Amino acid sequence: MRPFRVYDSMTRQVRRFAPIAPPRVGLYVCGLTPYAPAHIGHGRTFVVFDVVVRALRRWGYRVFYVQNVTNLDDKLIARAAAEEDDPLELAQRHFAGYLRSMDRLGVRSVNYYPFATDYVPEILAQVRELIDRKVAYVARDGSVYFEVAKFPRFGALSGQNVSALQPGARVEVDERKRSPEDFVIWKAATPGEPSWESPWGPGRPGWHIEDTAMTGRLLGARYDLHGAGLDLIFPHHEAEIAISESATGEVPMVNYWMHSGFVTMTGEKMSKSIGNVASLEESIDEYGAGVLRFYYLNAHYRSPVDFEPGKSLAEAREAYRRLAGPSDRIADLVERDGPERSGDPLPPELAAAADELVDRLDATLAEDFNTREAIALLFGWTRRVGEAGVALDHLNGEGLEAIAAPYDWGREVLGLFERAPATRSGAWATVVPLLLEARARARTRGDYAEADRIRDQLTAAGVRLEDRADGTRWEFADTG
RNA sequence: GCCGAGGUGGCAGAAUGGUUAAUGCGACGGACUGCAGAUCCGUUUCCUGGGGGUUCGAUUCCCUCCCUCGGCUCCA
Repeated sequence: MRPFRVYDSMTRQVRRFAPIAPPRVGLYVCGLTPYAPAHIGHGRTFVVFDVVVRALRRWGYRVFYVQNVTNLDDKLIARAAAEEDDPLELAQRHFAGYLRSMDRLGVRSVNYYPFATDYVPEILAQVRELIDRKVAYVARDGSVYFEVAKFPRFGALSGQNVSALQPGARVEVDERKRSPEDFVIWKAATPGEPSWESPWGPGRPGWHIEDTAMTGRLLGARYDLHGAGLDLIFPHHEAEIAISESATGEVPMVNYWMHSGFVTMTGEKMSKSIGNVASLEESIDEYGAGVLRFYYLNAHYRSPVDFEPGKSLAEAREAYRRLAGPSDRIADLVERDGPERSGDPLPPELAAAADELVDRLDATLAEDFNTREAIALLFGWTRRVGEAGVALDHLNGEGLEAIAAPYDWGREVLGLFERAPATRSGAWATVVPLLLEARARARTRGDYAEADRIRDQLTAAGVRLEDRADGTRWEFADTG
């Protein structure tokens, strides 16, 4: 196992990571409430933790990655009511869309996506435990609240001092609570909404306790790493800590807290409730998964990132195209000639440099997952490959493999440099080469009007041509 | 008000108590091309919010102020 360091939000410092039971690592990331399509802010968080898991697995840790699905809550119910749909089915549908986006993005590291509604027994057991321990109370309508005053450490993660909070700053004061900062762990049922029987009457789980019930069951009372977007620190993660540590007596609930930064939309937080969201699915459609991942990983995961429609991803596309150039060409050559192709060997100093670079890439990521620095190193490699004047076309299979090593690392850990499977598939794969042949003949006989007509038509159809010494390459303009 | 995250070139965005502050985009020049695009090479001295302090030396550490964003019970 390679040692690494990670910024822990609780202690606010970069700490050496030590798992509870190496090589196993328990990771829990707060997933989403699938009441609407995912936006690119969600994409950032889940790509970030995907890279964390990819890296850890490469380094020899055995990660069990759980990401929950809040498939029942107020917003889901409200949205379902507006659309005259069943909330659980609505959640199921949006979750399927989310999974599709994640798959396209190359996020396949999650081991298990538990649904909140599948953990009602665990939730009820925790509610019971908290009542027994007198840190939760039953309100007159049958709702159960956690009494924050009984948990003095509340606020430690966010630095909030509970007494300094402004009750009702944004949400109306609820008179069922003993104190405004108390939060609901079991909600009394409203007629017409999904509900479960409980000793306190029919109801449904509160948001915060879903996570602790799941982690208690799946990862234990204490586990290694908890991740999520920065916006969940308060109150959600504070509440998780309060519930879990009160119910189990095990402290701390989690050893390391990782929070990824926001994506703002031209300066303002991107949020479903504000409505200033850029669709994840549409962004992938327009720019390709590689460009999205590059965009996310091109900044440190804790830095805020500002998204400007039409600009941010366009710039990322230009940069990523350059970065991936040699990787694409190598893949083309291997695809055409096979891995055993004959040719010149790679100069030994370049082969050694490739190995050395892979070490540096691992070391860079092991320092709080500095993906931007890793990308800078990869750019250095792309430049070096160009500078050395290495004619990739003339290298033998072994040489190509050696020179590709840093890009292979990028594919394994960052999820970049995946070739879009659509690029050479389907009818296009037959038709485009035919047109290219016709264009080549036209060029040979000097009929440039015809050659340009073909190129223009293909461009209009979304196919980008690249005339090279060894022929004309083509790709879809919108795939990364 | 309280808490948190930020402020680095035209733009995006890293890093470090110390030679010319990475890398990319853009721009400019060149190579290649029938042309264009793409690609490749080169150039891009003047950039660390303001003010103090510590230090031989601060972008980095400390204090203070200003600004932006977020949280203060919906949020990735």
